[in-house]
Amino acid sequence: MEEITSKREHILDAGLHLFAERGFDATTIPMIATKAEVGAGTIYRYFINKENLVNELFQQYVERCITILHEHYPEAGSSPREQFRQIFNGMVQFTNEHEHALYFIKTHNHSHVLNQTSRERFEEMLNFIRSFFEKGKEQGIIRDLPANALIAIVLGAFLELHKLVREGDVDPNEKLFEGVEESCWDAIRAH
Amino acid sequence: MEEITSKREHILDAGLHLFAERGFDATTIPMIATKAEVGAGTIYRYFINKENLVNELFQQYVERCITILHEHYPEAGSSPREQFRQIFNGMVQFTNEHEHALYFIKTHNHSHVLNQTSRERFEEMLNFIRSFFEKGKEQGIIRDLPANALIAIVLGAFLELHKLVREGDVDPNEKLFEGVEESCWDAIRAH
Amino acid sequence: MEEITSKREHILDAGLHLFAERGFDATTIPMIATKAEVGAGTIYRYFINKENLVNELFQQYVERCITILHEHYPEAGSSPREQFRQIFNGMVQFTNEHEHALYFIKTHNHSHVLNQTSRERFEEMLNFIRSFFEKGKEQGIIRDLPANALIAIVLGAFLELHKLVREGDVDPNEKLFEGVEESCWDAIRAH
Amino acid sequence: MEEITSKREHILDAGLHLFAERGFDATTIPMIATKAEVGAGTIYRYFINKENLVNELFQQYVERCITILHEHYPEAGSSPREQFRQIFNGMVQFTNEHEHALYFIKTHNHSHVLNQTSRERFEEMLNFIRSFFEKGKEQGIIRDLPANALIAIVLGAFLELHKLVREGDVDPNEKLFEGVEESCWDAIRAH
DNA sequence: GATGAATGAGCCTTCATTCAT
DNA sequence: GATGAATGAAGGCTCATTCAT
Repeated sequence: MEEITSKREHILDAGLHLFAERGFDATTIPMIATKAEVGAGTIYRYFINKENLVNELFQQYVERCITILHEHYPEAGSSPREQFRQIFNGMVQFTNEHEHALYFIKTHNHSHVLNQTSRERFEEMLNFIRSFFEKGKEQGIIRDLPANALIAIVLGAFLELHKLVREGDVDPNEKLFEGVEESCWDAIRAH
Repeated sequence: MEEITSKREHILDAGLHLFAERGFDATTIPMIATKAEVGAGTIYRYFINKENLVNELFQQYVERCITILHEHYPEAGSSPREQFRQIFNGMVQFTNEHEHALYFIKTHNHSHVLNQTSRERFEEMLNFIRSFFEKGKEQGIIRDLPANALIAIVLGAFLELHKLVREGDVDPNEKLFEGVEESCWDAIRAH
Repeated sequence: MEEITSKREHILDAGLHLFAERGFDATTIPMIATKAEVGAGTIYRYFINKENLVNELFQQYVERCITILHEHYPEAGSSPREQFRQIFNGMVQFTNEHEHALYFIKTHNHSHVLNQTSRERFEEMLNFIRSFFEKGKEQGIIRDLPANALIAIVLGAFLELHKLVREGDVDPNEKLFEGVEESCWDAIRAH
Repeated sequence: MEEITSKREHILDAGLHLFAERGFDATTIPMIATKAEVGAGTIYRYFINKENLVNELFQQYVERCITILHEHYPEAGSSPREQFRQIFNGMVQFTNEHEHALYFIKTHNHSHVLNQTSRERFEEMLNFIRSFFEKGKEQGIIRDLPANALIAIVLGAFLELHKLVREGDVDPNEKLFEGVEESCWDAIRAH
């Protein structure tokens, strides 16, 4: 999906895959170097250290996620149901473009290696999503529950689904995504 | 919640907390020893090695979780709605008794350190939960979605909620749990 | 062969076997305790530490070896050939009584754990043997070579032979010992 | 004697000295690193682990010893007496070139760390030496004793002699080596 | 006196990081 | 700029030694 040109991007891409698959602590610099097809020392020309690399990666993809969400942010006029579908489709699109990104973000968002900035960026993203829920709650359209719990339901369901797809346990057809989207909507909408 | 008596249990308890908070690879034996208030060498009187410790822990809590689920398994006569409530309450009780257990299980169930037995025990637990969903799906009461995705929704929501409680961001009152339980039910029930 | 009564002797005996078979560094205190059928802590009631144990052992058996050599020391009147036979038989008897003793002494006499006293005792024993060779050299009966080299020949041959016997590679009959004794004598006698 | 160029050879050389002087178990990786003037981690760029290092070393020197013995293997025509002198001189040359090698081989040939290949290489070397003795025994030139005992006499005497030389207790002149060689010959030849 | 559970120093080994080429 | 050989700090683990029972 991604067009990779510079060594820096090769390294980031290799890091994303490995961190997502193995986690930060089980991923070694030589592993990243091998996958990125660069020397281990080269990584240190682009990143201060391993922590810096994972934080760059985290912030970069949180940023991109925010961008996509902005692009998919529903117009004021549309129905709440339609608005939610837009946001959900944003996540689908994001994951199509960056296969491991969302899973990486989810599995690392409480990691001990994330610095202040990364935590803030992530909070920013959450706030953005929360704002949608909060507005919906005010209008009585969204269920009156903590926004974080609502987000957990949606993200959890989505990522678990995607994991099944990656592992080949499930066929990623249109109907499936629609079903999950509907399920999530029913979970969060007021009844 | 837990009554801790022997050193072995101190070590298991310290391991549970640290593995849940930091993950297996970021948790060191000295960390566990310090938290358990024992010497580092003492850990090796009770466990062959670090891997053995994490597997013991994993199997022990999966076992306990299965036990609780069995105890809360709904009687045949009750309504599906009531049955789900029972299971959900089982999770609430389990988490009240073992604060980090479910989160630990969730974050380690794909870990590279789990041995065959651990994987089998976990699969057993999943099968138990799945059987409930599958039966419901057959009866047209539960939504027609992959069981794993349904489990993800329920577990994801529940664990996220519990995290908010642990971090003090939310008041763990009756109404909250009821709300989340209802949300999960709406997410999985057929409409 | 040995009559073992006290725990102290059990420990010494276990140590002798294990040090001879595995060497000092590859022998652990728990191993010795198990073989001696005592608790690990009990060893420290009789010996200050592991080094002390091995030195006690070394000195004890060097002492016994000296005693046996004294007992077998040839009378002045006998022929040099007969005198050598006496000494050789002393070694045979010593090894029959303490299977691992001589091998233990040989493999540990340059060990880094031996203290000054042990080294002195060993030197004493060597001097005793040397004195025999020196006297013989003066009389022109023994070959004019460094006494240590002569000792090496005799001890080396004898221990190697004993090892073959222990490992069952060779039948320990009268003829064999006589043959080796004769070989050694030819190696050291003047021609 | 040896010209040392690469780090790998520095490590091997340091290992040879220390293993010969202290034995495998009493030699630590930091000791080897210090003596080789490299970082401890560097050793692991050249050898999988400590066991691998000692086996490499063992096989390498057994190999070289076999080579030297081959070079010194007596021509068919020469007298048995002359043949033995050749072989003995081979050992002298080998030890001049690699001071600790033969002693290292002798003290480690029953070590628990040697792998199958090392044992086989050593057996190969023994067979080569044995074949000389066996042939001599068939011809009635060599004494009718187990070949291993004959080897023990010759190797034992030779190594003990060399130790005296190393420790400066004896002057390594021509006459000494000739005397020991003659002694060994008398020990093994039929009378 | 005897025990063995507990300890922590020190070992082997890995891996993030540096630096000469 | 790029590399990978070299390093040493730090982790997992063992085992000599202590000490409460």
